[in-house]
Amino acid sequence: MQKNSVECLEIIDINNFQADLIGWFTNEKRDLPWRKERDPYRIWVSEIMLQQTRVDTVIPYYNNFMEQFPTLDDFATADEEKILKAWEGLGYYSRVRNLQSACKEVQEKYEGVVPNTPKEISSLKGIGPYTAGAVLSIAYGVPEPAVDGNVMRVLSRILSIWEDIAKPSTRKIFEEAVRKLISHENPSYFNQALMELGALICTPTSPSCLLCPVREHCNAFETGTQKELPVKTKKTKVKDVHLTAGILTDVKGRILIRKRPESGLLANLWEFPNFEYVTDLKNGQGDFLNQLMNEYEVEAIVNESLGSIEHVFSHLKWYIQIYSGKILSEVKETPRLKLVSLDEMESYAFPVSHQKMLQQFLEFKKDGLTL
DNA sequence: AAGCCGTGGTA
DNA sequence: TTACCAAGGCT
Repeated sequence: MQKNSVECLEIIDINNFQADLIGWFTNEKRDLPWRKERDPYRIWVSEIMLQQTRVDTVIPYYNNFMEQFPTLDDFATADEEKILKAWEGLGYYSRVRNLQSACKEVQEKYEGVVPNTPKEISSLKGIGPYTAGAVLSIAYGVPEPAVDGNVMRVLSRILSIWEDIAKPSTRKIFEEAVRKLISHENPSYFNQALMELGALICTPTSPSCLLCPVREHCNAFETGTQKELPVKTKKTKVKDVHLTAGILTDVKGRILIRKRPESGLLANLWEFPNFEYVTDLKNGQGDFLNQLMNEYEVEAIVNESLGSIEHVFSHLKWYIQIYSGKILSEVKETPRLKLVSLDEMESYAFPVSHQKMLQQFLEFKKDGLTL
């Protein structure tokens, strides 16, 4: 089909393109909380939250986060339990731990001022090529590209770029293009406008080309190829993982919870004890009780399963068989193994899958069933 | 390069 | 229901 890269830029008039794009954004941009801000820390937080996450989802989290941690210093010095709780339900939890680690580094190395050079800001944990460009351009007015999924979709259409955007190396092609296109008078609006256009007009499945402020500059609109772009290969299917899990109470009615490992999936979040099983589910009960004894030296009895839940992640799917039961032995509590009341549980961050489990347990209890 | 890392919305 | 999508980064 078409060639990509530099010669594509000759098909559009850069100055008029910038003016049409930025003019549209100035009039039509959404009123979002982080667009009232110039504090680099606040812009930074919004960009981390927005990674792979919808605007509507982020808004309430952002507002709550800024109430709890108004300044970089407030956030950098907060307990990890607190920051995970503030992130509970947002997903990709390493984002918030990396963000705090990076904020601490800003305190120590940069006297609390977010650095404004590509080299320095890119060295901070959790700041990759996109976020570096976004913070630099939006907070500091530095003309750096901020190439996300929106920008690749929009520019693949405008410039007729047929490279597979699922390939990591493809991003560089778009960064080169943005370096040539970006407004040096207003890099902040230019970058945000490309993303806003992708979110509101130049959408994945059915772009509103007739409403597009830059359709005169768009090669895909001219040739009718907007539905074929961008080219994106699809990913493989997720892996199935089967788990048994127990909501176990002691004689005082406290519930046993444990903290997940420091790295990997849902790192450092709290959960109900659960174990992977490979055999068929015929003896899920016994399987669960054996592993509970082996790993935690806790003896318990459990009922017939009170049900199951399924939970899909980006790369795997959990099938959790849920049991409720009573703890018969003494529990040695540790920093990663606790007995807590329902009220106390409110201050711990749980994965959504385990929140769903608790819901089901409470329904089950409400129906008057024992154990 | 490709797999790991969450969740909720939508066609 | 399945599959894909949404302001990515790390290893």
